[in-house]
Amino acid sequence: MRIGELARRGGTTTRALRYYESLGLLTARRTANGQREYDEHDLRLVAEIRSLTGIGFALEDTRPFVECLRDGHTSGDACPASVAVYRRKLAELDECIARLEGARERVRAQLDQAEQRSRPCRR
Amino acid sequence: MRIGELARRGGTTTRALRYYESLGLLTARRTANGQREYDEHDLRLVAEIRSLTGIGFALEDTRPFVECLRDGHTSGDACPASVAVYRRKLAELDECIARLEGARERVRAQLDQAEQRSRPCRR
DNA sequence: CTCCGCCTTGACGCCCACGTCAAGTCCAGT
DNA sequence: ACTGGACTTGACGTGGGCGTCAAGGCGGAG
Repeated sequence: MRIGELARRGGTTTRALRYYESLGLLTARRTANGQREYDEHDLRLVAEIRSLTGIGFALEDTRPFVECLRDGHTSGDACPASVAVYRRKLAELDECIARLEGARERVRAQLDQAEQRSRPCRR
Repeated sequence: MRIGELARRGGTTTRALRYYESLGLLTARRTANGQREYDEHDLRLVAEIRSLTGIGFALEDTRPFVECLRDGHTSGDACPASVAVYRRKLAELDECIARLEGARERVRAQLDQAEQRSRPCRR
């Protein structure tokens, strides 16, 4: 399978796939005329990458998962490095959510205050 | 007061202040030799901008507040446009938080699953 | 005079995950 | 032979909020 088909089947674009390759996340054999040649295993890698970035992972964060799959594991998160990324991401998400909730509260307080000032008659 | 002092007192940098000016958020009189000259009212504007961006507002979102202050209101959120931004931001925050919580749940589920696979003996 | 610190404008760099364009190669179909 | 589609590499653009450097001006202290 060539890059176009992999992109379609992986739900992404050829540009993204070449970018992943430039990061070393994906590698490709070449045909005689220089075109990239992929197989089902590569599709699995792409699926893993897309799945993780879909959750909000940075591309670099998908690296352990990809390497884990390349090491022959059937699941990208079968390796400790991947699990560590899960934990780190979880902590990041918790912190980010807390920050946003704090911001939300501040905005709400400001909004309430502003509305009270603009409509003092309603008590 | 010149730009350096305004930056110090406003808790930011001269670069940022010039940037705000390039966006039209801040304006400055000039002294005879071309230097920017500010007063306490400008400091108030900077404080408003920093306060809002500190919560997570984009600079463009602070514009109504700044204009509101420039219109003579004692509070940047005394104008309907500012309140509208509050509402919009609140909705954005809610959506963002919901997204992150969804992501968090997915990561947690993945993590739990991965841990269960790696330590099946603990049941 | 020199030096220091503050100021000026202009312009490029950064981060990230690609989009988009350019210019060319290669192959299959008609 | 020609056309269309898929492929190649290279390089610049995007967005946001500035950081950082370049190259120079201006005023006061010593």
